[in-house]
Amino acid sequence: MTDLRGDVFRTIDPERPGSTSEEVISQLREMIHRGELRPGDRLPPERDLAKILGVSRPTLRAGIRSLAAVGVLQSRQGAGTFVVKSDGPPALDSSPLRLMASLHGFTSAEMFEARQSLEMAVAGLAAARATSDHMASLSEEIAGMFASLDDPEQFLVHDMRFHQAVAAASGNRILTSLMNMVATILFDVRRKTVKHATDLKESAEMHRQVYRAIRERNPEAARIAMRDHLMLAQRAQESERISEVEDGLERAG
Amino acid sequence: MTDLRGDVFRTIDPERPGSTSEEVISQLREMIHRGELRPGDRLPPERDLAKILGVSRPTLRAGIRSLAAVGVLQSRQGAGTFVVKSDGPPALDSSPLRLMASLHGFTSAEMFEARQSLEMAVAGLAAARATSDHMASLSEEIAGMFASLDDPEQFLVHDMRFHQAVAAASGNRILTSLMNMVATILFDVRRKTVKHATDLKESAEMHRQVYRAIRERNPEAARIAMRDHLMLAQRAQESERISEVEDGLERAG
DNA sequence: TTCGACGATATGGTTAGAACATATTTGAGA
DNA sequence: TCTCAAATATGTTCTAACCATATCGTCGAA
Repeated sequence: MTDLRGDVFRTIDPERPGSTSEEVISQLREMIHRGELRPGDRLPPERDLAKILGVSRPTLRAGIRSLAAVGVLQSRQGAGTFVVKSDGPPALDSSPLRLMASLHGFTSAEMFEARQSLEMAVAGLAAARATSDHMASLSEEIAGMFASLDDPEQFLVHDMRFHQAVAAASGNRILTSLMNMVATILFDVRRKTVKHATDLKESAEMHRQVYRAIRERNPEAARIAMRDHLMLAQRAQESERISEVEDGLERAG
Repeated sequence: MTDLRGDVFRTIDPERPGSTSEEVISQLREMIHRGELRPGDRLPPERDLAKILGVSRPTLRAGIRSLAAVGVLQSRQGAGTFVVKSDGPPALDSSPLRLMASLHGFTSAEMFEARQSLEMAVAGLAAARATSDHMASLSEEIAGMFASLDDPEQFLVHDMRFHQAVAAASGNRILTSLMNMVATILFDVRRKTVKHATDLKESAEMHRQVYRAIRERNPEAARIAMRDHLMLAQRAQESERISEVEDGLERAG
């Protein structure tokens, strides 16, 4: 959370193409691309930055807001505006996808399928690349699942962490981000349905299949195991609570 | 582009959690989720809508701007603010991913791999589902490639359209959107390198392999063919112009 | 009558200045 | 040295006005 030297900002040329606030966005974006703004950095106060860039404060705020909307900046009243720094893997905001889903009537089946494809891809990569550390994490979550067969809430925690661990083992942060984007949208639904789950043991067993395939460095088997696991999960969810699934897709925001 | 009846908007309760502008965003988002705002709709003028929602115009504008940043709304000076209506498949803005790439130092290899995984998934689905119309489109673009072996620019057009057609044939708009998101980032680089391409014929041939696999309804073959095609493309690009690739990743915004 | 140009109106974009709310820092007092 | 309250820093919202552009209607010319 280091402060910035003031001299990296340049005054905006009012005759550049695009509107003034667009120009503010470009300016900030390019500073990020050039590495002058790094995760955790704090921007100068709005009043100062507006002067430096040569625009009014509302215009500057408009630019900041646009970048905040896509998850790059974060403003905290009284504290300042910061470049987002995530602890875990980089996270893309899923609300744009949610809105697109509503606008274009994406079905939950389509959403499930997208998740399945992404998870299969990630599982395949993980089988090829997982380090022993990754293997250990996976194993740990599997153990956690078997230890919480009678506690659906707890089971779900290990379930999600397992999928995160597989994604981490894949070594591809982009696919991981996209996967999380889709998974997030399906999450609320999942949390609701998990209470009614009757076959946690079978689910844990299928996770173990995925783990074994990864451990044996067999990408194709990992893909298949992941596919089967998610197919079962989808069927369970759909058969139990169609209405809530639809609800989740429509309402979540 | 129908105008909205004014009575679908509700006044905002200032005591709700979150800031006022957050509340505006939620309000608009929920109207989209509920289907009260549909693609192409025009929002009431800012001055009116601000009164209706019971907030000031700058606050309303802040909300609009946030939704515009994620590609859901679009404001046109003098005309109005509209819910985005895309002609083709729904498009997710790729700039958030670009920024994440810069912030977290995603490598171009990682980006390529993500694209490859997505395209393989999509090709596999296309092989299972493509209609005869889809087949025709694919075939047409293949023909276009062979017809423009001596015109790299034109070849690239058919190349991209082929990939779009495969995505369309997959029937999954979410995967298509994600694929395009990644592909868009790699596009500028591709356009630069295509001029130096020496093996357009080989590339066209590989596309044809993908097409044949889809036509024969062989998902696994389609995946393999797509993988080989993209691997070759990546190698060609990397070997020719490493510097420009890096440039593209850093600068594009 | 039809078509084009011009101007009026509608609408988003920008600026200014002030008041407000919350987070952080400072300093006084125990 | 620690704790808590006041002061300061900083983002948030509001009011009011003016600018820039798009749209649409009207008027005039062909």
